[in-house]
Amino acid sequence: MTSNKDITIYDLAEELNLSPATVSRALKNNPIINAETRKKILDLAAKRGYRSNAFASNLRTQKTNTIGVIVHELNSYFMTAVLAGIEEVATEAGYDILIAHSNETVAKERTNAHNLFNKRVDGVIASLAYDTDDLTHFEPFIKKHIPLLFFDRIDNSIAATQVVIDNVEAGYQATKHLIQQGCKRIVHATANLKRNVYADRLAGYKKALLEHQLPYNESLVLVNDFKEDTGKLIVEQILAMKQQPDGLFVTNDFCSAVCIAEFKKTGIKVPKDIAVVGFNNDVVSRMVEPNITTINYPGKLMGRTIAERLVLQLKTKKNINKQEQIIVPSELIVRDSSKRKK
Amino acid sequence: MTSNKDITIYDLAEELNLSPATVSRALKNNPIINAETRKKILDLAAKRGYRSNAFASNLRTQKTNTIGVIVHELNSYFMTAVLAGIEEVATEAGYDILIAHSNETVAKERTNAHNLFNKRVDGVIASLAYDTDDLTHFEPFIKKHIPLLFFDRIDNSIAATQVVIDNVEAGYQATKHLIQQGCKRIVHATANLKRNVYADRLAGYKKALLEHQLPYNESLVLVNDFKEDTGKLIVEQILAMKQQPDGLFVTNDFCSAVCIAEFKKTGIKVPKDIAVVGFNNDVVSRMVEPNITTINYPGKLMGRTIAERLVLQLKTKKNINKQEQIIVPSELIVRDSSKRKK
DNA sequence: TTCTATTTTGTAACCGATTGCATAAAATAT
DNA sequence: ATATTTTATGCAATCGGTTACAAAATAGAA
Repeated sequence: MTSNKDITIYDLAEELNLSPATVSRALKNNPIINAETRKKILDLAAKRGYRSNAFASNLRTQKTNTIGVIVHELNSYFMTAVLAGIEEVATEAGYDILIAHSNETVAKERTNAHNLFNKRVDGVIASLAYDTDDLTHFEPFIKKHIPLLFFDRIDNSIAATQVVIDNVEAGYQATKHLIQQGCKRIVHATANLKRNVYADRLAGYKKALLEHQLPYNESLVLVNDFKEDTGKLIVEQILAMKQQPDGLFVTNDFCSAVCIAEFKKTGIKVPKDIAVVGFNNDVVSRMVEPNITTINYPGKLMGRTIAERLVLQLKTKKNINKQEQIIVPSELIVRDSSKRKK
Repeated sequence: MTSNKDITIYDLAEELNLSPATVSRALKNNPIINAETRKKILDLAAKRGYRSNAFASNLRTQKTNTIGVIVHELNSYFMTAVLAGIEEVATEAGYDILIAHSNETVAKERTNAHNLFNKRVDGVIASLAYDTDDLTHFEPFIKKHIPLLFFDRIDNSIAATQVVIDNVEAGYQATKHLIQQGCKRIVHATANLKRNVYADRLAGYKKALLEHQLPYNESLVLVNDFKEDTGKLIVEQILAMKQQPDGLFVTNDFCSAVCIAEFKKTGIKVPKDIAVVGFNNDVVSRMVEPNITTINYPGKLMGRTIAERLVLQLKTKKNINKQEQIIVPSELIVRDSSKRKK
């Protein structure tokens, strides 16, 4: 026989012979309310199972205390870590988070952006989808001065706080490592060069080649999207080359794992015949044989960093939607897939 | 110089010399409004960039058109597929979804449940965390007749619609397959037997043994949680056995992949020395060598099925929180990790 | 033409929390 | 005892959309 109706501040006010205003203030720990009165109110609220009606509150205050997060995928340890980081900071600051995933398509990213806008989130954190080329769907946030921040997959055409790793440096380190292992002919398997992450890693690849007097050969740069069997395709592309490469830098661990499996099938030895470096330090990189050399980057830290930034903007109303870039550290993790020297 | 203020129905009403009521009705395509009037209103709304204020609407209607989803993890293809399925159905029915992940802990699951309750979602879909033992945090939904449905990880102590696979059958098929491949001594590596999925698979394992006159040996059932290096632990446990097994049924693909890698390291051949079957048909099962025999189950279908159920309950107000079980199909996928016969 | 039925629009209360301003009560100062 | 602060509480408007009910406008019937 539990009543199906929610308790409101009016119910509490009536029962205690107080005004709703006093109850409201007490519930928000407004110091103007007498300590005894507040206690009575809080006690009764607990006893009656009162819960604040967020709609009424949001309607009145024009705030939702909610942060929207648009990610391009969900099923990776990296992204899970980022979300965990965002959540920690957001929760502590009193914000809820609302997760939307674009599944790597602009179309869904657009829908997500509109949804979050309509849900009137107080701020947005996003990582762009694979094929996002125009960012007009983010403009409504800018227009209304709603903080919009990007991480990892960013785009400079929109002024915003960005949290990234130094992808040029990461690409450089990966390539340099292969060169140091004696590789002379390194294939770079990557994806949509419109995305900063891939473009920058390519730049790093080029830089390392140049620095070590190796020629840059465009035919060694393979651009594909990272679908489930892109690895197979890459190995096919490699096998079709007149001159076989001795190094492979793939900007994705999953894909590099598939490549390694394919190499094995065709009798090519990793790292002896070809040394392989992946990207992301995904669990899979520690799961296949040989373990994959990769670039690690700190998802949780990225999440925490960007959320802290956002919370700061929300509190201070300063630096909202201003171009600003924060770089978090990344590092090369050397494992067996690339070790050719002692 | 865009105005920073939102357009409301009052603004539209004033501009068209109509009442807010008429505007409201027109925007909801209420047929009682004259077609011409409606068109005028919709056109102006579009022109002025009107967007409905969900808080006002929710406050008045006491509905949020939002479905809460609590999952125990995010980073698997299975879960991503489930979410995609839920999203498809929910979107079509006009509901938004709100994703919360418990990260396998009751503590977060509780927080999530409270959050969703406070956000006043219209319905909840959940899959239990690893260590959830009491379900009191779900009671508020039941009390308020808010539809609560479970998938995959369920618990019968709470009356609800459940969407599952037949885990007994799946465990049975996996084990039977190993037996048919000639295995006589099969280790079953699984997790918390309080969770239906693990308990049922164990039941299926037992059933298959019994049916083939193989003894059930409790020491062959290894219960661990599935952390990143549980696979190593399992292999250690196996190596420590006085009599080595010739079959291994792990209820998790990730873990079975690690096991296979470990076996390789110690010189044990898969499937020759030990045949391995995993569970879930995760991408990783197709990525390691040998490919892993596994149980496939249709995440998207599960997601669609449970969301359809929920939407039906919301529309009809019938069968809310009544015990009801729906079984979606699952199947054994045979790959190299278990093939020992021709 | 008058009356009834139908269609269309308007009025106003309501959902529940918040908050500027007013007021009352208590404490302190004169 | 009276005036002035200080402290505590209440009043009432507000946020924006929804909807029961009333009213007006139009169409159709007698």
